[in-house]
This record gives sequence, C-alpha cells and structure tokens, in this order.
Amino acid sequence: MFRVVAASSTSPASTAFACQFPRFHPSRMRRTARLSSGRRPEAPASSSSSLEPGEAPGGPSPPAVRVFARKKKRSGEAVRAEQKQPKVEPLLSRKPSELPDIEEFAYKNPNGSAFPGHSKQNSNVIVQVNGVVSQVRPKGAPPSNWEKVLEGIRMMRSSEDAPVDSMGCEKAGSSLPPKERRFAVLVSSLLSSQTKDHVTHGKYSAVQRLLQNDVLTADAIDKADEESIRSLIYPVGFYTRKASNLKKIATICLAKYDGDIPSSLEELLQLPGIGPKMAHLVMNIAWDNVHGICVDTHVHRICNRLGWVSRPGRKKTSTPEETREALQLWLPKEEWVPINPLLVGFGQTICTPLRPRCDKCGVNELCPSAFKETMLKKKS
DNA sequence: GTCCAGTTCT
DNA sequence: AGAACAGGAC
Repeated sequence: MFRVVAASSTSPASTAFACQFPRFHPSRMRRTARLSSGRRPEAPASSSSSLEPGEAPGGPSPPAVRVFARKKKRSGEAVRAEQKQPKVEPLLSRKPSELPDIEEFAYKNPNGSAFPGHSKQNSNVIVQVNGVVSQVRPKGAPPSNWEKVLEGIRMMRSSEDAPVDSMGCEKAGSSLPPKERRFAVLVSSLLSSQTKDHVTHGKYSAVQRLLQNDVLTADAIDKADEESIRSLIYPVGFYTRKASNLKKIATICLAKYDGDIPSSLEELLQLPGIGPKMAHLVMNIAWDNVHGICVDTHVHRICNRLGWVSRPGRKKTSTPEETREALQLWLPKEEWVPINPLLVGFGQTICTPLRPRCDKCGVNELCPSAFKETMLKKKS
C-alpha cells in the first residue's frame, strides 16, 4: 500500500472526486501535493514506522499519487449541498505517522461517518503509484458492480446443482415444536460442519438416526452415554470430538437454558465446538435473529477473490472473522443470510478452492482474480 | 499422496 | 501460523 495521498490535477474529474470526498477539494489538493513532492514536514528522516515497501529508509520522497475518479453527473444542488459540509482538519496539521493510508483517508466523511447508503458512486477510486494504476476502495464502501456480481452468481446457481442445495441445517427438525426444532438446528449445524452434507442429512443421515432413536433433545443426549452418541453419529467427520461436545452442550443447555439453546451470540460461543461460523448460522436459522453473516471458508475465499473485502493496508482479509466484519460494513442486511448458501454452492461447483473454473464462471469479467489461480502449483 | 473444513489447541 | 481431528474422494 501507500501512505501519502496527493493529487496534482484540478481537472473536472478530480473536482468531481473532491465533491465526493471534500478533503480532496482542489484547494486542499494543491496543499497536499506539496506534501508528496518534497520532504514531509516534521518527518524524522530515521522514522521507518510509516515506510511502505518500495520506500527506502531516509531515501527519496514518497511516490506521488495521482487520483482520478469516475465522471458522473451531479446536480448543482447536490454539489452545493456537499460543499456546505463542515471543514475537516487539514492534512498538514497531522504528523506523518498519523497520515492514514488511502483507504482510511478516503472513506471518512467530514463528519467522521462512514459512507451512507450503498450506492455505487463511492466505489473504486483509481490511483496511480509509481506508474502502476490500481483500484482502491474506501473502507466500508460497497465494491463496484457488486449487485451485478451477485445477480450473476444467482444465475449460475439456479442452473447448477450444488450439494448445499439439497441438504442443509435449515431443514433440520422442521416438523418439531420450536424448542426441539432449535435444538435440532444446533445439533445439525454441529454435525454437518466439516463433513459431506449427505452424511449428516437426508433419509439415512446422522441427524435422522438421532431423531429416530429419540436422542435429539438436550434431555435425551444428556442421559445417553457418549459411546452410543458416537456410534449414532458415525461416520460424520470428527465424530469422537463431536460426540463429546454434544454431551457437554446438552448438559449446559439443560442446566442453564431449560433444555433450549442459548439465544444470544455470546452464549452460543461459550458452547464447546461452537465458533463464530456456527454461532451466526444458529442465530440466523434457529432464532431468525440476524446478528452477522455466517462466513465459512467458501464465503471467505470468494469474497477475497472478488475483492469484496480487505483490511487497511492489505488487499485481502486473512481470517473468516475479518471477512465477516469487512463484508458487514457494506453488504445490505437483507443479503446477510442468503449470501451464505449462495456462495457456498458457488464455491462447491465453480469457484472452487483449487483450480477454480473461471472459464465456466458467468462473472469472470467482473472478477479481479479471474484466471489468476489456474496455474498448477509447482512442486518444490 | 492431497484435499476437504471449523474449531481448538499449541 | 500451524497442527490436530476422521475418513472418503480422487
């Protein structure tokens, strides 16, 4: 990434940009341009804390960064309204170590709030650093074309048949009373994680065996011995640990929640074997109470390939939890639940972890990673 | 042999 | 960050 942001142009394009981000008003741009063209005022030459790759310690001045923006029509009224926004602290009054990277720099509105709404107008600022043109997206701003991409994936998913479509913990215990149904959803999520879905669901599944043997309630599992639970859920992945966790969960649910499951994210996360992915899934499915996106490795991988998530200073997120937080910043809440089965199925059939089928993908023209991971790994 | 996939442990 | 957990698919 790059630290110093400056503009040397007062073209109409940059003026339009400045209207979006009032810190970039041309008058300000001229001042900040000086920042990049010479030494940074107050910058101790030995300070390497803010140096980025490509910058030599105490070396030449940081690269000049030219900022452009997509041209777009704006009514005079809208422009005037935005110009009335309160002034912000000039960059010059900041210490170099406090200079934000471009993501943070661009996304703050003068009033400090994140971007309002989810319109495309805030997406994809194009910057040039040392001759390399790249797109950056202000933190929390929706990626451009995300709606087209989502629609394109929906199209692919409507014709493809992914394993996630036929099975899923959504259906678990749908004929049971509410409390039993919720417990069944929790158990079903636990069993189906890290395993092939047909093993845990379907007519002769682990969940069905528990149900048919009357051990799909907290009370019954608490009374049953671990060995019989283990044999009933076999051969789901990690059945030994899951049987053990199931017993502990049943005991906790019985003691603390009257045989029901916890109704808050925090309490769900206290259960053994329940991490963030399943806690959000259970909140969404069992309680119909959406607190966050259920991010599994498919959602994590695909969102990064699409360039939908990042963390300041980096192009990608490194954990599903980071992905969840970054995604939640801009994805409209009505998509929080459907995004999981959508991307899981897409990830099982087309956007696979290894050698994704970019040639079969209907959104490859909108994907920054298309055809970039098709090479075979070299043996070392 | 390698991959899958979420959590916990190191 | 990487291993361990299970066992099936390829």
